[in-house]
Amino acid sequence: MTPRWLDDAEQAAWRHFLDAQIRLNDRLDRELRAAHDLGLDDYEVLVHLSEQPDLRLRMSDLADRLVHSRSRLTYRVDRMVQTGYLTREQCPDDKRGTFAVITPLGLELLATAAPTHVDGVRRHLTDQMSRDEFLQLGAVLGRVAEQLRSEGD
Amino acid sequence: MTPRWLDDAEQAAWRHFLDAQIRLNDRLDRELRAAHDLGLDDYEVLVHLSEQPDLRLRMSDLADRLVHSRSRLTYRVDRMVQTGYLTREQCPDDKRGTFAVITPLGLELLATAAPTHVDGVRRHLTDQMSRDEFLQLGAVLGRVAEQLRSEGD
DNA sequence: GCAAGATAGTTCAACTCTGAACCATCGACG
DNA sequence: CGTCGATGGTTCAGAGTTGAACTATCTTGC
Repeated sequence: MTPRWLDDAEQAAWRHFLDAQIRLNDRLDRELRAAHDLGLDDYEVLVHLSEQPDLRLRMSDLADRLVHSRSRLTYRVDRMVQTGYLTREQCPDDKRGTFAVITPLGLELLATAAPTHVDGVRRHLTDQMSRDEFLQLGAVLGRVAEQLRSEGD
Repeated sequence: MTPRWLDDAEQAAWRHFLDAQIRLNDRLDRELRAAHDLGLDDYEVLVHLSEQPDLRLRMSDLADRLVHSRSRLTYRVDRMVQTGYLTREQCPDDKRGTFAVITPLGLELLATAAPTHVDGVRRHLTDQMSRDEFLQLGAVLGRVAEQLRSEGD
């Protein structure tokens, strides 16, 4: 491999990216936990399911969207079923398949927690930049995510 | 809390940010592990220590930089001492204190692994945008990180 | 100097994640 | 149709993380 090094400015940018990412996740997770006893990972599960018209997603599909391993999702859904935020339902078309389904209680929790979460995103992220800067950042990182998604491992 | 919602464009940008972040970490971690049997977390430890003139950092200081809990860092350093990449040294000024110190073997591993890592950052991140876009992104996220760093919990 | 509280780091038990092994079902091909 | 590789999901054992409790040392203020 011929190394294509990062120059100083690029290296600083990369460090900032890493640092902002980890600190932002950490902060949003703590704030959400403090306010609603809900971790960011569980929050993301609720978001994805709530956006489906039928409030459900196949386990594998959900795992892929969250970029979680299958077994990680199995355990996470187990816990969220225990707490009543989700249920599992058998897939009628494919007897191997399972749906994770968000319950009314899950939807209620999401509705309660969302303002806290959004407010955190505002205060910690978007308030630090102009709207254009934020949309620009989203556009650029959308390309990055898309490329990573398209190249399967 | 008066919710200041994200409009559709902002919401998409936020989703892209989350998605790029998690997928990029996942990919870089896997590539580094595959090539050098080294996780991204351990890599970051090596980077931080190697940048110090005396190749060492106090445990708490290192934990703060990595945004890891103290106990998480204790265990991580334990493992890296086992594998020979780090040693612990007593702090002479403060008998409570411990330094984590990178060994020659650790430096060697870092030197071997760095090209893989940098190449991954290039391919997956910076090749998807112009240099200016990347530096702009770094500048903006630098502000975000700085603000998060300055507000203690 | 010395008590009281703060700080550094480790340890503990509980919880979470990992990747491989596993079982069931599906789909394609002969 | 029946076999065989692929896919969906769970389970298992081992590794990693968490936050609270703990020990030792430091610092402050009297």
